[in-house]
Amino acid sequence: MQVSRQRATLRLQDVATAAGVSIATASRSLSGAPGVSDTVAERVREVARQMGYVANVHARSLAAGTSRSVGLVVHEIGDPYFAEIASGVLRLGGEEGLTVQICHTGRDPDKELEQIRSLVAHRVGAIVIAGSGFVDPALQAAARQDLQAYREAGGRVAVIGRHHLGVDAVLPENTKGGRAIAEHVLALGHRRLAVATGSRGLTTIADRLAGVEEACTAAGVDFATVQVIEAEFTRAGGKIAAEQILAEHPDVTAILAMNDDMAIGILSVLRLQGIDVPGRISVTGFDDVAVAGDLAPSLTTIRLPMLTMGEHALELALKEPAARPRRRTAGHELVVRDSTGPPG
Amino acid sequence: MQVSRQRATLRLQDVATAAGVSIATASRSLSGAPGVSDTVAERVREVARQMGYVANVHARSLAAGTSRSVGLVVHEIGDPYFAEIASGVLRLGGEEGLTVQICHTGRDPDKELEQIRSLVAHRVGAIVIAGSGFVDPALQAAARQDLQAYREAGGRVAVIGRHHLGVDAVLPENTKGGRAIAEHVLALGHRRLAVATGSRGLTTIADRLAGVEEACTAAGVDFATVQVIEAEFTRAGGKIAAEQILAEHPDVTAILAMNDDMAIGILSVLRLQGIDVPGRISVTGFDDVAVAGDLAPSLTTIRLPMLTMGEHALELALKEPAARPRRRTAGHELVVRDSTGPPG
DNA sequence: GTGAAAGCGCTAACAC
DNA sequence: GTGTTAGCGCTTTCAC
Repeated sequence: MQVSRQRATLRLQDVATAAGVSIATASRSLSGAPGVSDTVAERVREVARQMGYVANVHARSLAAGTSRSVGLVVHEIGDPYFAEIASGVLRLGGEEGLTVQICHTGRDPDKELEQIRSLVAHRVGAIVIAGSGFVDPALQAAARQDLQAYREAGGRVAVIGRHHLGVDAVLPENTKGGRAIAEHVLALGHRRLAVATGSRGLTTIADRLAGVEEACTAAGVDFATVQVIEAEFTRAGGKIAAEQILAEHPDVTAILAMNDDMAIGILSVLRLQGIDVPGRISVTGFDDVAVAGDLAPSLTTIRLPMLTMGEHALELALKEPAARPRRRTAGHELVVRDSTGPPG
Repeated sequence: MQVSRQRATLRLQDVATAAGVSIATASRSLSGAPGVSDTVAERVREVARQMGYVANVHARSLAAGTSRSVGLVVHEIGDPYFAEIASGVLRLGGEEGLTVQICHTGRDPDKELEQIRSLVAHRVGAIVIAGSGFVDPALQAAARQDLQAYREAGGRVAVIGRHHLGVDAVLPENTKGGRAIAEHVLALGHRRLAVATGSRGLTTIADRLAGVEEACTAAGVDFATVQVIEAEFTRAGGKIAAEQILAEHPDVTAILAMNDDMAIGILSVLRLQGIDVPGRISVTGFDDVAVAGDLAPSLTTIRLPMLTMGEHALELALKEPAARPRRRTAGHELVVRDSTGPPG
């Protein structure tokens, strides 16, 4: 990037001169600080507006040592799960007059660290990290350390859907949700299950799987007999998993996808192969992305309130830090639709 | 927000002292500027790394008058169309080491202006505006003027899918696409058409409709007989439009939605009412969002390369400005799937 | 090749 | 209530 040099930009001094006041008065007027008569303040604001003055955020941040901006770290903004979380963060942020910097990590721990560093460099007031962390503590360590330093310097952090980072967290009920969806399928009478999942190295997935295992054990189904197929945590991964399940475990009567995206891929493969859902195979998702109810068959899944989770996380991050990390649970809800039924 | 005061943060001076050099040399070393011996530069970088020094972006931007950040303005990040564009911008931005500020407008011209102002205040190097503009020139005027001032001050601007702003643009073939999708439906033999659309006050929609009209006229179908139903440009809007069409114009054999989101809502209503698609009614979308191919029936639509559009727009914005606005056309492609067929 | 020093545009003491 | 002024942390001439 050939970065742009901003020239000929109005400065606060220009406004002050035009309004016939000192730069300090102008500053106070525009920032709404006390100590200026209403008449003067109003006049300054009017002059500034007419001149089209826009304050330089960098100068302001540097002088004040604060900034009205927050960072949001997601794995992939094109993924509806994160897009909806981002929507919540952006909504509340916009309301609060905050600017939001969004970073992509592509589920790469190194990139995540890099993005966090960049946010710290920008002296954002708060950082919200959405998206699963890694089960391997070594991968967490560097990020954890950087965040710690950031917080000691007065920064605030909130995470969505990950623990072990020692900060305020919004926690979707992954384990309970995994349990609920598996219980639903088991209650329908299914006994030969397959699970389509992303990398088990992500805590979100580990938690959801744990819930599934709980339900199986409780129902007297040996979890070892459940076929767990690991693939990308995407629609494409769902397709691959579905093909593998059909080829290697043709007797399966229910496939539990660990997110909706995979479930969509699975449904698409089953449809292509003319396999009736839920007649021959039931399919479930997880998340309840916007489109889940509009698929055919509509998807039985666990609803997580993504938009609200985004808002809550930002809320936590903006609050005065508590003595110990707060945790805010985001409820889950089993949404039974047309993709599940009793085994044929 | 109780903004945070960043304290106890390392400054460049600390690094310089630790490395036994002057602050100037330290600065040059870290920014890779010439005029420092390799040995010294390397040592400074090593010291900085070990201390965990992160430069203050605000101070740097203020001193240098430049910033390695860009702004992206979208209507709604939760909408897959914009999420995919954002993904493209974030991808290329990440590669170039740029930070990306994303703003929501909610399709509100005032909010859009406000967001643009905020980006200008942040002295971002470039602004990418995605999402349709408004047909009413008055609504454009303020934004246009602000952007003009921004560009005169050295800022760069690129837009996606809107004209009339006098800046570099990535233009999806809305009119051609509208024509292509209508031609497809007409070629199948449909004559009683309905169109489900968002506000005609948005240029994107006006363009797509114009394409549909062209195709109708060319095929000898009076566009006045085409039922154009205006609703929200969302899934919910699609549902409302579908219900209205079924109630008021039961003889329609094809519904053309002006984006995929509406089409998804329409399909969902038709399925609920047990209406066969495409047996009794054909349905088309526009955009080809990721999920379009995985719906049942899979959606016939016009593919726009959203991710690429995002990348191209940022590319344009990062280039040296040309004497006159560049336009880069983003191709379209008719994707025929299962939701269209000959009229019953 | 390296250092000293003058700002970048603003805020926040501190005077008046 | 208003103005003066010393920084905020960095880049970048300009001397050496």
